[in-house]
Order: sequence, then C-alpha cells, then structure tokens
Amino acid sequence: MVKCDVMSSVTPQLAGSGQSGEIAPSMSSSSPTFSPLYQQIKALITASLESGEWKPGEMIPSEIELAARYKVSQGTVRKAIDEMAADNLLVRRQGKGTFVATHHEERVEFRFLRLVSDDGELGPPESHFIEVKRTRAPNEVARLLGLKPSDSVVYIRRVQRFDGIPVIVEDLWLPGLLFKGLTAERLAQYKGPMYGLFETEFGTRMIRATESLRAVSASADTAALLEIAQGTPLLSVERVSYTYGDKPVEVRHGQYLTKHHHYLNALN
Amino acid sequence: MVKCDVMSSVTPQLAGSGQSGEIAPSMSSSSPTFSPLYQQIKALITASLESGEWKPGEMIPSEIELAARYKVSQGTVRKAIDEMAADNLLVRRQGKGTFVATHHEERVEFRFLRLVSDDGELGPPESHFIEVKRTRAPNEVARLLGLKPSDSVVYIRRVQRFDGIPVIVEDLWLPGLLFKGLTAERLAQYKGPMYGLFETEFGTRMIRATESLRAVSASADTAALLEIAQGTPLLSVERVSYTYGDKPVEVRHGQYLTKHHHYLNALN
DNA sequence: AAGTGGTCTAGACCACTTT
DNA sequence: AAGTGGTCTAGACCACTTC
Repeated sequence: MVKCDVMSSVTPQLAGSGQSGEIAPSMSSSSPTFSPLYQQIKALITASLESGEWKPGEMIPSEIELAARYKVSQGTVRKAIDEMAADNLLVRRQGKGTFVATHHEERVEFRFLRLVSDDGELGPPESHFIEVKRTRAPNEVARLLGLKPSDSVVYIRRVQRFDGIPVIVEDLWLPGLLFKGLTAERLAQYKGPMYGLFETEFGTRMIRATESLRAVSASADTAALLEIAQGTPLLSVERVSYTYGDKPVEVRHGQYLTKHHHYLNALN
Repeated sequence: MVKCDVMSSVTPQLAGSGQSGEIAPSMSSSSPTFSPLYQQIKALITASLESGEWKPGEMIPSEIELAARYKVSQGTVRKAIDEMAADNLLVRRQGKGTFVATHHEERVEFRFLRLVSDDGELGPPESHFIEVKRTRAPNEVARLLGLKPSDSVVYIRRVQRFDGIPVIVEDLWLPGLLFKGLTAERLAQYKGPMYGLFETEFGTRMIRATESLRAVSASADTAALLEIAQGTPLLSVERVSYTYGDKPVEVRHGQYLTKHHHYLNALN
C-alpha cells in the first residue's frame, strides 16, 4: 500500500478536495502535532455538526458513505462515531442510522435536571417566569461566559413547580448576541425543557455542563418565591453550560428546595 | 469457517476446557438469551477480578494471551477491555500492559470525593475517628445493603479536616461479615482514602456509587463536631457504594460544610 | 430485498516501554 | 530486540428496520 504525506491536527489533509489516493494512517517522521485518523474524523464530524450541516434529530450519512467521503475505512469512521456517541453528541440506532443528539425526545429531564422526588417519580415541571430582560453582564457572569462586562446578556428568573409545589428558583444568564429574539412570551409558550427551545430556535445546543453545589440559606425573596421560611436550607447549584468547542453559553444559578426532593448523582 | 453451537449467558461455552475448535460469534436459532462474544469475555474477565485471580494494581494477561485463553480474536478481547477501561475497572498503559484499577495511586480523591476548595486546590484531608463499633443494622441501612436488621454492621463516625478546619462529618455502615477485623486502630493508622484500606485489607473494592444530595440544617451534635452554629446549612450526601456484581457494600452519610468548599459535578 | 449499524476475524504496522 | 497496547484496514456475516 502506498502512503502519502502528513498533516497538522484539526482541519487536516483529508478534509479538502482530496485527490490524494490515500491517507497516511500514521507518520514516519517530522510531523509536529500528530493525531490518529479517527480523531481527525471526529473533528471533521464535529465541524459539520457545529456548522449545521447535520441538525439535531437528523440522520447523518451512513458509516459507508462517511468512509468514502473521508477516504478512510469504515472501521475508522466507526471508532470516531463510537466515541461521539459515548459523548452524547450522536445517537446510534441499529438498522436505522446515526442521528444527531437532540434535547427533544431524549430524556434530558435526567441528564440536565438531576432532581427526583423522594418517593419515586417526578412529573414534568411547570415553569413560571418571574423576569426576562436584557442587561449588562454582571462581572462574574461575564468572566464565566468569556464576555466583557459591557456586553449584553439575557437575564431570566423563573420558578419551577412539581405537582403545584414550588421547588426551584433559577436565575439564568445567556449571551445577548446568541439569543437575540428571546422574550418572555416565547419562553412561556414553549413546552418542555428550555434547552429544546435554545436548540431549535437559536441554534445553540448545550452538550455538557459543570455544576458547583453547596448548601445555603434561603434569602427573603427566594423564600417568598418558594413559599417557605427565610433561612430554610436550599441546595444551590451553579451551572456553566458549554456548546461545541467547549464554548460557555449559559450560566445558571438554581436553588432547590430539597424537602421532598433530592439531587441524584452517579459516581462511576 | 465452521461454526459450532451456542450457549447461555454468563459462564458460557468458551470458559471451560475448550476443545471445540471454534466459537459461534452469533447464533442462528433457538438460543434464549444471546449476548455478544465480547460481553461474554467481559463477564469472564470480571469473574477473574472478583475471584482475586488478578488483584488491584496487578497486570492482567496481554490481549494476545487472553485471546488465546478464550479462543477469540484479539479484537474481541480488545473491545471487552475497552469497555471495562471505560468503566474504570481496568487501566490500559501503552507499552506496559493492562492493569486492574486500584484505589491507591489513582486519584480517587476526585472520583469519590468531589469536594473542592473555593479557591483552587485542596490538600489531603485528616481523618479523626469519633466512633467505631459493631452493632445491628438500622432498618434503612439493612434495606440498602440487602441485610437483615439483625445482621451485624460496622458503624464509623469520623470528622475530616482540610487545613485544620473541620469540613465533613461522616457516618458509615459496612457489612459486618465483610469487615471482620476493622478496628479504630487500623483506621487511624492507615494513610490515604479508606477505600484503599478496604481494598487491600478486606478485599472489597468499591467500583461505583450513587449519591443523593440535599441541603439540611446542622443538628446540635453535628454542629459541635464542625465547630459551627446549630442550624447552619450543610450539604447532605447519602451514598451507597457497590462492588463487583452491583452488590451494595457501604452506606455513607456525609454532611459537608460548604462555606469555603463546594461539590463539583460534571454533566456529560 | 436493500440499507443500516453491530459483531468478529486476521493481519499489518505503529508507538511506547522494558530488557 | 521483544513485548505491550494503539491504529488502520478489508472482509465476512449478523440483527434490525424499512420498503
């Protein structure tokens, strides 16, 4: 087998017009930052997801097609897709195809909201929006989102009820640039998790998040919203959500009343 | 290629004396519970881990050896090991071999203790054991551990300090049968995480856990141990840890003072 | 029947570690 | 040089879904 030459890392040789007969699966010498073929394929597929070539819920080309497109073997494409499926970026369905993960259908209700009722099930929450406005980013939020304090953000405050009982008070900040038409009306109309709205209406898909948890005392206004006594212990959850390319696109501060609910976590 | 017949699931055909020339990678008809070869290999490797054939920290046979032993291809062994490495049961080291995961060396300090300081790093905690005794399992603990209320358990209460400041009060319950020689002295002598002690001294390795988190108010005695005011909000963490075969072997109730620390969680 | 992902094999070669 | 895991390929066949 004849082998050709080598490349850099992220948008490498096998993307372009591709008249080279074959691809070097590895390199023999003097390549600065080498990465395996399947990781390059991952990067290319991710780029197509990011660019919107394949949208959430849609099917991506079959492994055989992708292998032809990238001029690699099906096994290499397979390994790339395997890892992206493990990262919840893609969903494989035997006999049907491989699909772009979406916040609809998917039970995000447990990937991004880990709260469960003490006695088993948990119905869908009802959202009540207290406030939706555009403002300048608070310093801490600007820092977390990689914005300047003068930049515009959308600020949202809402209360979520389970079975009619208020359980969650949340404050959210979103980059103003990415969420231009976001209004209280559109939020109120939308059924289901906000991430579904963000994905379909604003083209921003949250793919992972980090959370900092602590116990705090309810302030006067939080207590009022949750209809509890001031000073009640609450579970404070500070979340930063990221979209493709590890770009932070949401800061969310939740306060959970854990009297009849708890936050479930798995350590694997 | 000639194919032979089929099997059940967990201790299947390819374990035994093995004079059959080949193994059926799939089956054509009338097999009740079929599972792929690589999953059967996973089960066999797991059984060897469980039986202590390969101990934590030790190297397991090479892929080639295992392939010969189980009479499958190296690729099939590889897939089995890949998944077990993803589950943190095994650790691959290129050029060296595949090793049984261990609570030593490994930074369990972040797999099983998610608490971090608000300002960066977190030194190793010092443990102070308040109480270690054998008793009958409380009802709830017995239920979680799959014991009878009359069964014996080891009960431990300890306080953990970071930089000299008390941050964690923990109550633990362990099955008495599995932890026969566990005394306050051995606990106090041991350096490092308790899971290391459990693994090397008692042959019980924790491989995963589930946690329920909530915010609570410090009781009088907890407050005294943490040197804080009664009623201070604390992060309550109820953990159940499991060893091989999803067998529950520890119930741990932690109360974390989150004034200068927080619990970090990643949603992927 | 055709197309998709899922499993399994056999072999080549590479990169890393140890001898 | 030898042994280990890591990557890549090519091909076979299976299981599931849809037409």
